[in-house]
Amino acid sequence: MRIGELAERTGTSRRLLRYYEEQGLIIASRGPNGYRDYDEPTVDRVIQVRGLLDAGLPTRIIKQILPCLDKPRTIYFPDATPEMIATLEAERDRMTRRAECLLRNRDAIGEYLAAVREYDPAVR
Amino acid sequence: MRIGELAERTGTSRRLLRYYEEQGLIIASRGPNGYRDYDEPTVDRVIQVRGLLDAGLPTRIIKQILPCLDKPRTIYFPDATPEMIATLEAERDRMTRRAECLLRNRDAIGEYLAAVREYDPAVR
DNA sequence: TCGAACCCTCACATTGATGTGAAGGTCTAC
DNA sequence: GTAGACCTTCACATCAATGTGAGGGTTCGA
Repeated sequence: MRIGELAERTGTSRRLLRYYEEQGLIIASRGPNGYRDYDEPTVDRVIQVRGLLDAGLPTRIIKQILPCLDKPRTIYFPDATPEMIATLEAERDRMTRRAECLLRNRDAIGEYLAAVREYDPAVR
Repeated sequence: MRIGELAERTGTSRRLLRYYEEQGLIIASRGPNGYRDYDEPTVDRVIQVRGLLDAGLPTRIIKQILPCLDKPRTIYFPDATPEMIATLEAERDRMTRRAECLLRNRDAIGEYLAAVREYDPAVR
């Protein structure tokens, strides 16, 4: 598919799709006219990239962890250098802390909302 | 305490502490000489702000949700407008999705690491 | 009283994720 | 063949979170 369709299906601007490609997060083959040509799995990949970006990860990190996240579990060991492993472990731990922080504060918001509703049931 | 001590205790640059104040995330009283003067709870607040920022929330949102997160559960209802409630609900849901995305991908990284270790136990 | 180590404000620089638009090539339908 | 809707690259703009430094005041200990 071309960039317009991918943009529409992922809710992402064309500009950003080109940016993600520039950052090595997605790849596109090119037609004889120079147009980008995306395959079907790219849709999911873009959605995943968006999710990770929204979760606060920079493209630099996303690029590093993406190879581990491919669906058909095709683990690529050749490039599993010790540095890579260490990076992944560190990032995994950071993600855990991030998620905990989010959930903790989310729960606090939930408690607040519950208290407000009890105080004034008209709110909702 | 003054800004230097707060910076050291929270691992945050003075510049950023002033920025957070400018954004309304923390408050400081002023000494007669104009120096900022922080109280003890500000330490925790700064750490919490850092956590939320790291989790990907913008200062704009953090500022909105902070009042709900105060420790002594002092719920302030006066400003609980319907818009505010809606914002909080939306943000709470976004935080849930963010956390889910993080945990999902974190687990994928974990699986990858486990697979790598099985393949080559020398890696740790 | 002097220097070191603080503090202040102001302002410009940078980085990453984006938006926007210009200048131009391609494809399709009429 | 021409218009409209695509696509290309390039470049400049913006926004939030930061860094950095200038120019200047305050505090404190030797």
